[in-house]
Amino acid sequence: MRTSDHQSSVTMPEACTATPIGRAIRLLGDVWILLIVMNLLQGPRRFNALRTSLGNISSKTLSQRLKVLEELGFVQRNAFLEIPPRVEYHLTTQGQELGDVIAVIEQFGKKHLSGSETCPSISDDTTQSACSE
Amino acid sequence: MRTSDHQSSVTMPEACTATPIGRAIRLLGDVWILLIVMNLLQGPRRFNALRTSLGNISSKTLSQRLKVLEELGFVQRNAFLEIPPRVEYHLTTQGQELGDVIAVIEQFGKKHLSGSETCPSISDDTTQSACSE
DNA sequence: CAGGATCCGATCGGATACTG
DNA sequence: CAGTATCCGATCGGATCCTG
Repeated sequence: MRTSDHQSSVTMPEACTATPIGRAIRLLGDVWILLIVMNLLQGPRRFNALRTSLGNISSKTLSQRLKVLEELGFVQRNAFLEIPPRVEYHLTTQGQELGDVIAVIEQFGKKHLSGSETCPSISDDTTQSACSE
Repeated sequence: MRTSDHQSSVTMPEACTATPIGRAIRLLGDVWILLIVMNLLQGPRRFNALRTSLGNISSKTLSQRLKVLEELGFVQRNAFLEIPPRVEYHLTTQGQELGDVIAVIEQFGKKHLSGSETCPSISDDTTQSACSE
């Protein structure tokens, strides 16, 4: 079931890409976005809860991604006016559909990345700590 | 059709994550990987052909990703011993399955990222040229 | 043509401090 | 608690040069 009509302008990693496909890639080609969405798929989450789940991601990074997801309408921010303040984030109906993407990625991972195969870490240069351990 | 069994250890963007899900996210949470795979889905491609398709990506970046994809067994490298040298890359049977992921991403993009909605570019700080135009 | 090696600017993302 | 602002080191990725 290939979409098979995507050959025109795939290019351009930088810039808004203008094309929806490109935008999708720019959005989903980000580890943080994927991880955040994956967490939100399990239900509403508070800011610090997310932060913890994501392995103490810096608040800067987290709020940055949440803002993006919110602006795109995939995440809804709910602030309860109380002391101490409480803010919950949850996927909108649109956002829920990101579940399909995550699901496919998960399936793929379990199917093809379970073995103790090599584990390249995307990064290059020569700086990178142990991968095995 | 949710996998619905992914709550244990989502965390950790850095490090090999050890878990297949994490590895999948680390691999697919990369714009270049996605773009390269997308191109290869259309058939075998030569190094410079890919380079051109990807908007003149630097050879460093391209070969780095291709190496990763090759090590993981998703891409097959075929070098023809001739002058000038010719090298073709194509997805392996395993790699073909990345098509599902790309397909879902494409679908998602067309469905939810077509409008002239805001176009956050993931990046933060204050440095970023025009997005509108 | 295919790619490895380097240099280096641009960006990312964590740590810290501060506010409502 | 939920962020924002800032400083700054770590990494990324492009440009360039070089080899087979």
